[in-house]
Amino acid sequence: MNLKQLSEILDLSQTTVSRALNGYPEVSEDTRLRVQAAADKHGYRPNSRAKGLATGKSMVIGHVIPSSSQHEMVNPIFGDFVAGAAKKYAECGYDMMFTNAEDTSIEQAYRNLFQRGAVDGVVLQGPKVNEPRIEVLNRMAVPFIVHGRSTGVNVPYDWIDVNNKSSFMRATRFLIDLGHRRIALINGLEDMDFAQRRRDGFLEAMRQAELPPDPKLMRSAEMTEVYGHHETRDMLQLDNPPTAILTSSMISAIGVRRALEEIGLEMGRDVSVIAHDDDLSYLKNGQDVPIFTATRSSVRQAGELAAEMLIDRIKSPNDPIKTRLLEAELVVGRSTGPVPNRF
Amino acid sequence: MNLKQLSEILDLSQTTVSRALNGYPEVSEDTRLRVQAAADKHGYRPNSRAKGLATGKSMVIGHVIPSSSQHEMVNPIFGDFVAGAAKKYAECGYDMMFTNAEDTSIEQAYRNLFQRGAVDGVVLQGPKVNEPRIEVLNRMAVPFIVHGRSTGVNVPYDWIDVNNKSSFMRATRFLIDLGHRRIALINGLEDMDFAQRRRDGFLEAMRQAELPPDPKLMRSAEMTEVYGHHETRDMLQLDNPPTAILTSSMISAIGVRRALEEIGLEMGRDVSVIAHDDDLSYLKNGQDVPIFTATRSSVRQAGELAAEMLIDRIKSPNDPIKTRLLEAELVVGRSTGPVPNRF
DNA sequence: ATCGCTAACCAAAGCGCTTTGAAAACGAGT
DNA sequence: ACTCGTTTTCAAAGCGCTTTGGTTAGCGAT
Repeated sequence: MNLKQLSEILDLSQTTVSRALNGYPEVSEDTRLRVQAAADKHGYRPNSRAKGLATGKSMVIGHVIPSSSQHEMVNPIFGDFVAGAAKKYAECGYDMMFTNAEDTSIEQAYRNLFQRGAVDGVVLQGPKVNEPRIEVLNRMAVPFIVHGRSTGVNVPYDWIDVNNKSSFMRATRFLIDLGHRRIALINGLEDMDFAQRRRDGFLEAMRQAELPPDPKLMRSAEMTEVYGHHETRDMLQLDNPPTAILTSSMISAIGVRRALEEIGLEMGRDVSVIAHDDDLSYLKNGQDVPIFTATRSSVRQAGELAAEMLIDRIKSPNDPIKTRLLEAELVVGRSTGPVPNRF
Repeated sequence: MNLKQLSEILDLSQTTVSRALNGYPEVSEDTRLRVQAAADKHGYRPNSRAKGLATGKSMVIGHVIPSSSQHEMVNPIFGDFVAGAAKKYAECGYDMMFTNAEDTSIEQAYRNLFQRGAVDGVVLQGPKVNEPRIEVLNRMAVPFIVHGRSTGVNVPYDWIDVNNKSSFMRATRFLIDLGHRRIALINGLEDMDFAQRRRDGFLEAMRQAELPPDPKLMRSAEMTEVYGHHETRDMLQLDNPPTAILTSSMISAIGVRRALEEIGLEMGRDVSVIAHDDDLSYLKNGQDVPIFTATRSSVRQAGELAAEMLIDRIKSPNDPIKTRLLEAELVVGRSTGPVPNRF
């Protein structure tokens, strides 16, 4: 069922039917109702490609997922972020398109997406330090939003981010206040911007407390459970092991916990642990009292807000740049406590 | 840059340029090269909406994510499945579209997707028992593939699934062979087809060993970490607690482990645990020796295969129905052992 | 009766591509 | 020189929608 057929059934012109359906004023209320009823009855839905061709808008927003052949990691926060964004998209009549691109050709992928007219805007996820994609999108003058920021990129761009630095500063200070001096940081890959900011926050708090950071206690890799486990075991074998561990994700915190228990140490008593908690739907941090003391910020909500900001940008391309910095909350759970006496 | 402009630059007709670019034979090799070069030089990419309109194909495959307002869970396997599928889509020139729909209106969402001409096929994820969506798609006579199967649905359809029943049978038998008699099943929501099959496998193995299943030891809910923890604590407080636990996901297995350790029980010695492992990229089950004994089947691979099968279906709508049953492997890790003597 | 104005509707162009059916261009065969 | 079969190119129609620039009908004011 297409417009032509529908208009023939109604004995009206395509123009009138189209206008009736899209709520233009120059249609009598009678005919509008009649058209609406017929459209419902026949289950008419305008072909989105034709509509897109005619209007120049695709009503689609693109996400590029960089799935390189080397490290096959899918970011676990992906699902929740997308779910948040998708909700907002649906409300505003947008669809969501994913493209897979090799790590090396992500810029190509964005360019492709726009030049083909496949999307009206894109979300840039997981920006690195000096993220080249931002400048590319900026030059292309297309609507986009960055989930995160990129140190070293000086062009203006819309972004939404968690205040990684301040939350890791607070977490570190919290540990210092509990008497900890040997504090370890199990961080994400440090070419990722968020990881660098977290490290900065950690280092800043240490500096303020006049504690020299120990390079041996600072680790950085992709945040899997196994990684958290491995680094923890490794650090606890040092002559001077950490009494507290700060970790960049709940997933690796679980590995940290496993390592502690294997060695026979109790989390919260022998070793304190603070994790960053993205508030993933399938990985809630305990029920009443959180298992982990954590810096918490819902990535799902971030997705929703990002979507909203992007849609605003698409609607008003010339509005001033918008940015949004979310503060993570520090929730205190059972994984932290004062430094044990023997130290 | 569009076809018209490009053809004017080349002083050729749109027809010829289009044909040159799409590899039709009736174009001389000279002009083909000339056209190709110009297209590259000007970064010409055919507008996909126009192309879609003209060809009647959208080169897009749709996924509907049911994000109901009630239970906000995003399936954690979502990311890996999608990554697998996306890879295959990209290879074959397809894009991937997501639509968010309320639990109540998923059928509407599929119908909408096709009638708008937005997609050439869809993937149906997470089928329930008696899944109504399958019959809907069947009636619509559109290409689709089901990740999983649906007991009670008798129309033919393409599917790819893990042999849930046999893998849970094997796992249960493995525990029985180790001497376990009190075996608990921490399952997913049992209106989900996969969960029902897993329970069937479990019950079948129990029946074959002439062990009466204890309803108190069979739990069912959404597979979060907290859920695994909660049910384990609960069951271990029974007069006659289980000596082994079978769980439907690694995430809840982590909760099981946490509960055991809180109580002071050692996994593999005091209580055996087997988990189903979807082989998620961020949740690898240990490095050399797996942490959990597990029934393992890569959901990412399933995504890739599903995509392939769907694309085949789109290309040959009249081929006979294709189905694919993947066998999970039973990998033995450190979480299982003989039943303790005291029993 | 004429004019002007508004309300309601319409024919046709155009979005950027593919594809059909036809027309040049070019050798080879007579 | 003329025809015939290929090869190569093209003009124009069509995909399903929106939108421009009308036209027509109806009504009160002149």
